[in-house]
Amino acid sequence: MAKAPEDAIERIWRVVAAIAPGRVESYGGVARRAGLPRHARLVVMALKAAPEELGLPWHRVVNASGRIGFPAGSASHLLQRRLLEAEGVRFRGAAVVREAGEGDDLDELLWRPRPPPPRRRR
DNA sequence: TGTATGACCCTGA
DNA sequence: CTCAGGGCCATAC
Repeated sequence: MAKAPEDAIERIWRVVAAIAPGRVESYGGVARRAGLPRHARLVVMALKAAPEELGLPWHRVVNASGRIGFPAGSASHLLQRRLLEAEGVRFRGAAVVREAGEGDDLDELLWRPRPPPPRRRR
């Protein structure tokens, strides 16, 4: 039953691959775009399982707070941050920063905070 | 079958 | 802003 369908994993990879350079998306956001609400953790899995050969822009995926998922100071964390900054993504403290007062469309395209979630219990 | 473990998320204090 | 608490979901033991 609750096993992760191959499809789901591939759909997640597609979504991630579709994130434009200089932009970021949250784990939950990727999950939603892949048609898998509440599956943020599956996204993590998919990224870990993703073959290097795919060349996925994994670094464009951060958590809902705009911060990098890896432990601060870890090699992966630094790498991700450098890759992002190399694409023009700027940081304020530990979180990615979004320009205030200029790009509201941009904001809508990638940052979109999300309206009320129709959840249900388990 | 049950428990523990995450590159998570959301709300409230 | 940070922290804690509760929830969610697939995987490893």
